[in-house]
Amino acid sequence: MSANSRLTVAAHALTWIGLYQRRGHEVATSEQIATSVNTNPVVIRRLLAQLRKAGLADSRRGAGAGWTLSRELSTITLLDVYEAVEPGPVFALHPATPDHECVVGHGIGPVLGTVYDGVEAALRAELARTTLEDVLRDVLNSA
Amino acid sequence: MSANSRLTVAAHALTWIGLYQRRGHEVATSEQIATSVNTNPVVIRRLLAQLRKAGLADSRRGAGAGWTLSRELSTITLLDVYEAVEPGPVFALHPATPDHECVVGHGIGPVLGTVYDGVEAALRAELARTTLEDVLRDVLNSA
DNA sequence: CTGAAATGTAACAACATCAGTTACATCAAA
DNA sequence: TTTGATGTAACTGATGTTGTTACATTTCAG
Repeated sequence: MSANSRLTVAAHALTWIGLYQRRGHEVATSEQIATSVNTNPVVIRRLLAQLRKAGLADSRRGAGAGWTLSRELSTITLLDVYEAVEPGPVFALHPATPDHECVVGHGIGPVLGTVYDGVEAALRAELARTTLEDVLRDVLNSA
Repeated sequence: MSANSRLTVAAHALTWIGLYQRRGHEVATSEQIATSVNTNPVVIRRLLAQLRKAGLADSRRGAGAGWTLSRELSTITLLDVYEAVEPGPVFALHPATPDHECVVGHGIGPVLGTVYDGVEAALRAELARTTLEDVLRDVLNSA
């Protein structure tokens, strides 16, 4: 499976902002976050823009600009982050429409689709069990 | 997420072979299966080769060649198929090693890894609930 | 022992996605 | 007005997926 790291980087960024604010700072810059994640600031800004659209982060422009959390870490689950940054489903049906004359070709799409819905639901339920507060706590405990 | 259709096509192929054998035929050819799936026979052969490696299918060469199931449809779950054709995990950690000087950069990898393990487990448990016999039954009932 | 029909597999093209990067317009506080 | 950050388009390189062609290999039938 072509796994991507958007959920990882997005969770990392939000957790970093949360800790930074908790330490008394107003805003976090994409450059600071990028240093911690070890990537380019534009990658961070692109992801945070999606998180802002989902109501998880906010940005200020101009001098003294940067990013803040829109919600407490304890109210943001990994499912929220997942939904903000992962558009598509995990499994895809056929690339080309199968042969409708064939019984299997005709019926298997909806059947597998139902199964895939169940898989997505299980995946989401699992992600919903962890908040970013949990993540930060475990991170600090692991130090 | 870059969803692929390998699980779909592989399940389709195995179900097709199962039904074909149940109707009294010895072997199924990659061309017949490809017609039902609406793809190229080589795509089917590549996937079936992986399924053979996993002990789910077998092939005969030469004249009168083709594919057979190694196990009954009722003993093959979608998890078996998933494990045969999907190598990687669903979520990836960081593309580049994060900053180890940073508390978050240092600790978040293992924490998210644990969460991702749970997600994978939930996904697998869900896939394990459905056998190809279930799929075939639902396909035939939907006709 | 030869031909036919299928698998086995390499090689390549087309397309999409992801991560990284550069460049630059835009904005707002000091 | 300067400054330091965001906003965003555009491009690159790497990689993965699907489809396709080509051809060697295998084995049965006759």
